[in-house]
Amino acid sequence: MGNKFTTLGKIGKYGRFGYFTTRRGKVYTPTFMPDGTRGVVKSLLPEQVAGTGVQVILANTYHLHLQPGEKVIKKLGGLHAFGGWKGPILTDSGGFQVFSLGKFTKVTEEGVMFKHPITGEKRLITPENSMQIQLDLGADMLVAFDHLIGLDEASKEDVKDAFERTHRWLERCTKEFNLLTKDMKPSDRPILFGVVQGGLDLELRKKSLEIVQANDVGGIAIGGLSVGEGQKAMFKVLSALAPLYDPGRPRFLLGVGEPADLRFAYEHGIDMADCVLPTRNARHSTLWGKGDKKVHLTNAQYISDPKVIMPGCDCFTCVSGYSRAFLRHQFKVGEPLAGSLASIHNLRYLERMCEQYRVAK
RNA sequence: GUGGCUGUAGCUCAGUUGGUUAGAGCGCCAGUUUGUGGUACUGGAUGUCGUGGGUUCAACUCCCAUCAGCCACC
Repeated sequence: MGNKFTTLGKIGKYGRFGYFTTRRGKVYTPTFMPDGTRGVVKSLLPEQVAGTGVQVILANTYHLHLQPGEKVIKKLGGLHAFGGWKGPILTDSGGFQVFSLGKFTKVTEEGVMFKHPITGEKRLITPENSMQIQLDLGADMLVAFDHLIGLDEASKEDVKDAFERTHRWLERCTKEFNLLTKDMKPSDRPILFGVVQGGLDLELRKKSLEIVQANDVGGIAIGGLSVGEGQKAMFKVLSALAPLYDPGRPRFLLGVGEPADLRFAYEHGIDMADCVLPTRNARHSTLWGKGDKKVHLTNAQYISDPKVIMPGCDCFTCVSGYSRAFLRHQFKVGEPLAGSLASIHNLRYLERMCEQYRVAK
């Protein structure tokens, strides 16, 4: 584990800013990582993504495994050569799909069986082949294959069950990961993140963190939040974990992208987060304005509004002077450029927030 | 001029043998989206049923007249 986290300063009582090193360079935290599920951040060139201040992008194991397949990508030199992103890439484990695509999947101790959505054939993802796939994709950071369940309908036993399975799978992941990377130089090894589960049960959460941190993993990921439990419940879990993190490893909150949620996370020890929200919202014409206020650009009130999305914003779209009226029109007629320009704004909105945290106060 | 067809929401049209507050798609308006199966999803507004009469307990539906558009024929 040559990726010790270096703390440069504090954010409140439990937060911090600093950096850690991946095989593709340093990552300054706190940071937000947009999701590029299929290997690219939708509708944006790598240069445009980097231009917003993004350092790391996330790609999805499940989707790339199905299409075009990790072997194809490996043959072409990995995700970096394939998609042109030069910075670090983090791959999700596929575990989230157990949750979000639950109707088509079956969880066993071995792994997760699911139907290929295109061909209909049965496929199995296990902790072992999740590691294999992520390494084939060329990820600089990997996430252990975990078991996440919905919180609303989950019974206590289900939560406990998923919690325990996640830890058993973590051991299999680390074992496989170490086997597959044993011949790499330490500086060439990617970082494996173990995932903390436990639902909304604070004792389970704490226990899970303890177990994950006792494992041979380079990073700590917090999973199973922002899945409908409500902000209060999520904050409770983050607060409970805040004093317990190992200072030497980066902490990654999975799937959170609402600005207020991110602030709370960064102020409670989280270093990095990913989410589809900024880019998905942007493609659906919902942008962040001053004070996190949502701007629905397709609203009639903007029909001839000459102002930029957020006056004073330093994103490419606002600095270039694209008016709300122009963007509204392009959204209305389905022009993809609108989604691109809006994505740039929303990403910059979050990255600027991160940058403001990285200054000593 | 004669004959025929059409006229229902902003647009394209459904509206069964006349029967309760006239529907759809698109558009419009508003909202949702948290480890992306998404140009996705949810909800909402809108009509003097061309106009004027008549028949009937009841007419978008039947009858008459009239206006408008289209087609055919002299």
